[in-house]
Amino acid sequence: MNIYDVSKHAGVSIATVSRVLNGNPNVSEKTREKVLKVMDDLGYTPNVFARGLGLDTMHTVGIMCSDSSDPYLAGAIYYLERSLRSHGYDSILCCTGYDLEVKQKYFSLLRSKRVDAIILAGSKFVEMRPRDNAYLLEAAADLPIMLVNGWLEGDNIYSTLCDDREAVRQAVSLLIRTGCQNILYLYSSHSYSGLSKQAGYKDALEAAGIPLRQELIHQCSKDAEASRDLLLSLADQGLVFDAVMTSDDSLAVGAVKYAHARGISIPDKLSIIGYNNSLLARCTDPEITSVDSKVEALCTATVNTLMGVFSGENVPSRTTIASDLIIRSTTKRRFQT
Amino acid sequence: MNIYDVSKHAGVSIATVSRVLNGNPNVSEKTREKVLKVMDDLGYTPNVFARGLGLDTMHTVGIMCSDSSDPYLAGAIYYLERSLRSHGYDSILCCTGYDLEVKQKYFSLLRSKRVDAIILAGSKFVEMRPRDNAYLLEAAADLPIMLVNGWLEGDNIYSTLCDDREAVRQAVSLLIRTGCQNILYLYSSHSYSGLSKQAGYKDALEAAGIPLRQELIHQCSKDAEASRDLLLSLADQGLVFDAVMTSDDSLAVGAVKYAHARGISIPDKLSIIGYNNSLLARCTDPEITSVDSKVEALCTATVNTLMGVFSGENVPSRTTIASDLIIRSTTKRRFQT
DNA sequence: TTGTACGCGTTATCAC
DNA sequence: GTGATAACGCGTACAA
Repeated sequence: MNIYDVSKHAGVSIATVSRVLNGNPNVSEKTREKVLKVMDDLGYTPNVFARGLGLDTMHTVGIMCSDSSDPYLAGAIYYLERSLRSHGYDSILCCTGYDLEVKQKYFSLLRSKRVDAIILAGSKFVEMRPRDNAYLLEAAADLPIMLVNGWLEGDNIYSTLCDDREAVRQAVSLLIRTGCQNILYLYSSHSYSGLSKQAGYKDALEAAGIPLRQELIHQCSKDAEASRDLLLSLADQGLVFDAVMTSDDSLAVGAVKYAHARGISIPDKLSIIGYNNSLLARCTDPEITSVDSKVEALCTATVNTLMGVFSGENVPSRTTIASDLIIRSTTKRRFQT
Repeated sequence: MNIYDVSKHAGVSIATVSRVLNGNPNVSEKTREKVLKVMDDLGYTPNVFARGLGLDTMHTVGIMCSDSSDPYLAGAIYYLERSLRSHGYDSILCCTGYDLEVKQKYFSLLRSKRVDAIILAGSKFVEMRPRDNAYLLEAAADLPIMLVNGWLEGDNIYSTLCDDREAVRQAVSLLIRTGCQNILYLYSSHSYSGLSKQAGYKDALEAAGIPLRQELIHQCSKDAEASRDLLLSLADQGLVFDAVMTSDDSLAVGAVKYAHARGISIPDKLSIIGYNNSLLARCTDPEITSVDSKVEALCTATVNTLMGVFSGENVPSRTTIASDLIIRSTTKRRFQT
């Protein structure tokens, strides 16, 4: 069942069939209808491989992410796929894990599949050492590289990010305004996004004239239990804190667990703010105040930019999206003490 | 940069290049090395479109799911993709939502992309009315259809499921053994999986000689708040219950919230069991006893079966995987009252 | 062991 | 408005 069969049955040439197929206006209404009827009767579907061979594209983009079961990334993938499909593009998913070599291997695998673009979802694809990103710069000569919540400068590389720095600055400012003085900062990653958040924490302290204390800043693996245990041990060591700002909801969940374990009342004695406004933030009692990092907006903006690139428009290489602070019950009402 | 360029530079024919490319043993070691060197120098990558055209496959399978951001499905997609990739297959993701027409539309879209198989992840793809599944039966004539935690009988259709019925039976038996008498059952869906779970609930009651009471069985949308509110209103109506068995962790989270809202102590006055053993089960205080439905095993078994189908082996059309009950703190220790 | 020639199903470029 | 025909790049009988 191919274009030749259709052309024979319709008594026209394959060129005409192709024209009908692609909406070329240079076909008389009469022939168009005739051809369409035959296609329908025969249940003809054009062969995408042949089309891909001719056009050198199958309207497919690669989506890479470190772990698609992470709630944040799962959301991102959902919105990316949906948005791409609405523009007629398929998504090839590729979960890479966190190892650089593996990431590079899968990246070139994806390139060899001749996808039209590669979207890197999450902030884990930009390495600290510039030479470790060289492969991205090189690849960008052939196809657009889109970063979702990551940032890398280069030709044909486009970044869409949440303004994490400002988001954390606002969140920490709220903590300060509501009377917190010793604000612990828990983070899990040194990615661009991770560093931005930490900068926001410092911004807020500085604006309030509160001295920065390194002993209040701690790294912790992205896991509620790890976070709870870390807080328990910090408290045991005599560290005093009346608020915890975290770089991820899972860490905030751990903070809630810590407070419960020690019988500390939230938010009176301990305020907590999470990040990403995921499902997790609404699972605990009390529910967690969290930064909505606007995944959906981030993803649709990424896809829109990509479509702009495809159609040769002059699109910005960097797009920033503002966050929202969703106030729930782990923070005090404003100006309270 | 194609096979001709390589053949010219290496001074051999394209056939030889192709043989080298595909590991055909009928090439002298000398020529093989020569060709490999040229490929490397030129940075040659075979064109997958051309290859796909000739072989009528691009080693790609379609994964359909209703919502890839649902924690359970996100996990399934992660494991499916990983397993498929380990076998050299790419995954095209397609999130369909819950509307039958949309599912059908995307299904045929995926077929027109000539994927080698379609995996339906989650129990939402088998409809109640047989004629609504006709499109799957038809399609199975052309390509294998794999159901992950769904069941449909038909040629070239393969189902891999968790033994949900037995899982819930065991869970409810535990509740009974630990002294619970009035066990509420909360579920969200009437899918095959949903019905199996409910049957397990009935099995356990029957085995213990406890009469089944319809007023203890309630449907609720898969959302913690909805579940909490439902329980609050049931309690207000005077319904008495000392345990809640749920078909999903999110509903169990709602039950915990209900208990907190009413000051009911867990598990003394209220036992709770969730399903899927997701992240959510470990976010609450106390952490939730939950059925581990073995997503990873389910997914790798699905992919293994699929590989068997591809290689013409005689594989079972239905594979069942046993669950585990992960006991945490929302259930009493055994034989306690 | 190696090379030639053709098929795969489109799209695009001509000429009419 | 329509039709022939040449790409597109690979796999593979078949011939040598």
